[in-house]
Amino acid sequence: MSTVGELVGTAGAEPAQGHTLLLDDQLCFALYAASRAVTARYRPLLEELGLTYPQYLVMLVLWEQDSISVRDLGAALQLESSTLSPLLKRLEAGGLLRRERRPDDERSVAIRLTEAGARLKERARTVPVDIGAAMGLTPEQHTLTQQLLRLLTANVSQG
Amino acid sequence: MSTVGELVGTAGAEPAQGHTLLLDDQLCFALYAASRAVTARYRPLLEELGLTYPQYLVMLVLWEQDSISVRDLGAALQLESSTLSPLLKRLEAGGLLRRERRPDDERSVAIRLTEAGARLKERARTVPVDIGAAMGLTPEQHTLTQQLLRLLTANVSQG
DNA sequence: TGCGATTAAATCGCACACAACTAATTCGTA
DNA sequence: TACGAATTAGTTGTGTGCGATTTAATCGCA
Repeated sequence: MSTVGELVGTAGAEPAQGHTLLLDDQLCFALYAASRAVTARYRPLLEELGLTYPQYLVMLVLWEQDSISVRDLGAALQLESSTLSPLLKRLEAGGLLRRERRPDDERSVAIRLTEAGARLKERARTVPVDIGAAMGLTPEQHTLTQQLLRLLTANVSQG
Repeated sequence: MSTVGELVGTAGAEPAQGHTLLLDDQLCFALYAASRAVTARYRPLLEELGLTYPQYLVMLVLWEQDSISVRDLGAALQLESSTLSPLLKRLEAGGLLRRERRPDDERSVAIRLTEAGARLKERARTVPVDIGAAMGLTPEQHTLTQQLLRLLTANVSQG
């Protein structure tokens, strides 16, 4: 099974949206299992960088936009400050970033990469490539999955 | 955006599989965000049943097949005993199930629903329907997403 | 200008998740 | 049949996630 066409073609073979209580009918379970499987696949790669998976996501945001508030980081990753605060503390302890209160608004905390944090980006470059290969999806399947997941997230987030 | 055709049609508008370090390029993040968003959507529904999301998944398995070993439960849900053991202890404390060593193999523990656990199934019937509605996918999109996620999980689980 | 409402992080409590390890039991085979 | 290997749960330690609350700072409006 390798093309979208083949996937669509087999769709009729199973009852769509069973609304039953069977585990294998639940899209939620497919999602939950896939998410943990992908995270597990990342684990050994990220271990070499000294990062967990959520920490890696934080670093992705910082490599893209340095000096960001905890608030905006939370908005980007859809995580609460109760999750981010201790996570950022660990990254700071690991020497990858610094947290400083903003002078113009002392409520806000700016997250800035250290030199080590910025340097780590180079070592991380191969990670998306390796994971992409492990996922084994065609470019078409990859894009389609991403779009379906975004649609699902948008609908579920408040519809 | 509502049909698979429309999704496929727009696929060419974005670079497929960027292999970059941009957060929004990462399929893994779409997956991670979608999984948490769906779980969050379940939360209020399951709270009425006194269940967390992973507890709900365990109950789904038990409603389908009562008297199952921790091992087989872990195989069905892809969870380690280190996750299941305390979770099952909480469900037992809540009176939904019992754990008993199997007489024929004392290493194994059989999980059995109590009367209350079995009764809860009726109150849970509407959950998949409500979630299905909140997901807002067409039957075709629903099935396609499930198939893509299964393919992804299979590939990533050891390729 | 003052003061209640709002906002931003952090803290606390609880429940996963998983690696590494332990304890008990059973298996397999020499 | 004895004994080392394998299997099954459970325990421990670390790191998320999130709701509820707390603390500090800023805002907004009378």
